[in-house]
Amino acid sequence: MSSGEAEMEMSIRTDRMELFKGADSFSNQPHNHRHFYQFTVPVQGICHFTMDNRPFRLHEGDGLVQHPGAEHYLHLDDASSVIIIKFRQDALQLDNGPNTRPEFAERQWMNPLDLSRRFQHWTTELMFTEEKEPLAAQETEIQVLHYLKEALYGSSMFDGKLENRGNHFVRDVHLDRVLEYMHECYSSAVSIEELSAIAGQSRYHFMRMFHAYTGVTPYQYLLRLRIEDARIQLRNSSASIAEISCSLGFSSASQFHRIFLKVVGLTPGEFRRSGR
DNA sequence: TTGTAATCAAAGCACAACAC
DNA sequence: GTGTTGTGCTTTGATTACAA
Repeated sequence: MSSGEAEMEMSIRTDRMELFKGADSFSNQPHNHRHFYQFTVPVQGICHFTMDNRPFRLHEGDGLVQHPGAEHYLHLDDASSVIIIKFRQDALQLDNGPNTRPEFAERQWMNPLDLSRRFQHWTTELMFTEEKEPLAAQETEIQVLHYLKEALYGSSMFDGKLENRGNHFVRDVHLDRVLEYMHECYSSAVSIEELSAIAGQSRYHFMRMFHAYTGVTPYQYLLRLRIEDARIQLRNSSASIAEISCSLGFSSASQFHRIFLKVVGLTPGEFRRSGR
């Protein structure tokens, strides 16, 4: 782990990436990175970002990609925070070949609540495993890069399908409220009626709007939240698969087994034994 | 924007295989 | 024998295409 700039809340560095979190009135001076891409996402408040003399007013979840060599600097409003992930130029080019420039949009929308939680998990994992368990730290690094790759290349559950008008991504406060509720309650039974009531829309309209907003259906979104939690529990706890499936709100261990196999490609038991 | 109806995936239950 | 993990089959409800 490295210390980073003084104002940063958090700064962790591995071989292929760096994780930062800045908060409140954090600001920095114009600079660039020769060999690193940078992905900047405000997770609270407003981030005023300048890249190659172009000003951006980034709201929560409005991610912006900086290519190597792009001069940039930022400052945050009060009570704002930003997550910055830097990754080596070659880290994500798994499918493009070694000398191919990655093709992804400069603007990417990320779910700020989800990213905050993942960031907390990643940094915790890296802080407590990097020295004692290098393989576990490497696994966390792979998780971050996999998450970035899915998000930037458009196959993630949060793949930036938000309506885009001009240079600004349109937020929907009702659907954001639903997403927040789902992140809080994904381990209990959540019905479409309940979610559509929170959004203040009919169930049919809600399902369409939700799919347009996130790229997946409400139920798929919920299942993926559960599976992500399951991955963590399978890795980090000694609870039985039946206990984990029950704690995540699955109706039975058999149902959990089936869903996990479909999403991850391994059974829960195989996943745990593989040590992934 | 909403509702209907068909389709398909997940839930629920029972049970088999396996390890201890 | 008991607990855990995985599979088969039917039912339920979520999703989607289409129409108004």
